[in-house]
Amino acid sequence: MTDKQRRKPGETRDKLMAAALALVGKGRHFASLGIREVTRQAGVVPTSFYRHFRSVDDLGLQLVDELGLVLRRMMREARANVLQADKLIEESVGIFVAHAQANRSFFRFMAQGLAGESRAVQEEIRSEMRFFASELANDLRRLRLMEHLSDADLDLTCDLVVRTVAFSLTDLLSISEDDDYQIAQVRKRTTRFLQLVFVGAANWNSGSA
Amino acid sequence: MTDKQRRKPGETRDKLMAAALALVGKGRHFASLGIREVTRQAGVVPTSFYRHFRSVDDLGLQLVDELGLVLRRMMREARANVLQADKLIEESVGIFVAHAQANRSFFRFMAQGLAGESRAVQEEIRSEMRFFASELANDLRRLRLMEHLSDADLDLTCDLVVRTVAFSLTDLLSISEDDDYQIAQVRKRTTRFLQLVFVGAANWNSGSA
DNA sequence: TGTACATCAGTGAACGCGCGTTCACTGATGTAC
DNA sequence: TGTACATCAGTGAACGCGCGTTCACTGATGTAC
Repeated sequence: MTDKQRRKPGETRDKLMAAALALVGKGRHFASLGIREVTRQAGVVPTSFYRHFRSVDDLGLQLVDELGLVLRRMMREARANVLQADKLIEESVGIFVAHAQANRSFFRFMAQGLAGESRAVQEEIRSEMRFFASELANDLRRLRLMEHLSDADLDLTCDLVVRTVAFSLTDLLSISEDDDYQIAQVRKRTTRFLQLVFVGAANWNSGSA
Repeated sequence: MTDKQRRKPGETRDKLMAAALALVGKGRHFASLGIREVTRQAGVVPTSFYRHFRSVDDLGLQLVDELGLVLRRMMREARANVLQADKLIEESVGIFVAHAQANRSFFRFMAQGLAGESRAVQEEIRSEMRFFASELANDLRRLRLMEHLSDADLDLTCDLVVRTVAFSLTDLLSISEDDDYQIAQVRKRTTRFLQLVFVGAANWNSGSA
């Protein structure tokens, strides 16, 4: 109650972050955004920017944190909805694609950041991906799948799965937002990639050097 | 003879492209480069830029063409040097890593372009990757490997291989240029990724729906 | 509950600077006869 | 072979503009007593 009565704190900060994201969503590259450009898009005076961020890079760093939340929400939904093990891959890919569509700007920002200018953003995104892979490994262990794999080999597999999905993201972002046919194609192809990886994992011999 | 006596044509053009690449190599993002910045790095007056390019994006597009040549050279070397089928993966990865190290700026430019601002550059890079995958499929057919796979499934496998290698590129670019230990780690991990994919392909049943 | 002060987010004017782009000019090279 | 002209790459000055950043100011909110 008490702090809800204040004029929403961080309102402008959110507007600025949303504005940067919107510009990225429109096809701009984050590395080329300027302070005046972002504040203009946010409908705020340029000086306001400095009340919240030291630079555009700083804003980017804070965007990555929010990106983490989006990814975690996605993971939670995947865990809640994927019930039958035999449809695990297909349904997970479906959920991923749906989230990528619903948060297109965010994911575009992520794709840009992976090869971006800011070392810090890059590291943060990689760390998110590692986290994702390790959670996936936990889930597979819990579901008693791939039990013949050593921990290291399970990690390897999950890492490859996450990378493959991440790469599909660039496919998804390169096609039109509402081209349902192409989107379905990406979904199918990604599913088959993952099936290929899991067939490999199922036939992998963790014993040999 | 005749045209070698002229003052080297395209000298400044090359200097400009090399300058842009050098800036990318230093960690800058291509999307944030300006005309004056590139000409300054090239040691040329800003107006010269317009004699060769319409804009920085245009220069980028012409860089991609050169990137294609680098990739083809790499492919040729791989084909010439990978003799024993059982070391095929390991040696190919080794050659890739060596080329990535030797042309770091180029590959960084490629990694950036994949999620970059210019749709044209993006498409060109994807097209290079497709070409690479199809050449790989040809080679595997020629070596009589994976003969149980349908054409479509072989394509799928090769596509996944190329993507996996491309993603390793971002690993490689994120570590120090002369950190030999880390480079070896990336090489090993990439090799294992590909082994996993090929074990999957070897056990893949092209007959089932 | 009321008053005095501190903190904070947002404003608008102003700065100097580097940017992209244009222009007219120069001198070297290629082409026609 | 020589001459006249066209083409082309590179130059330096100049332009107007938008940029990042600073500053002093305002008014709202939080805190102390």
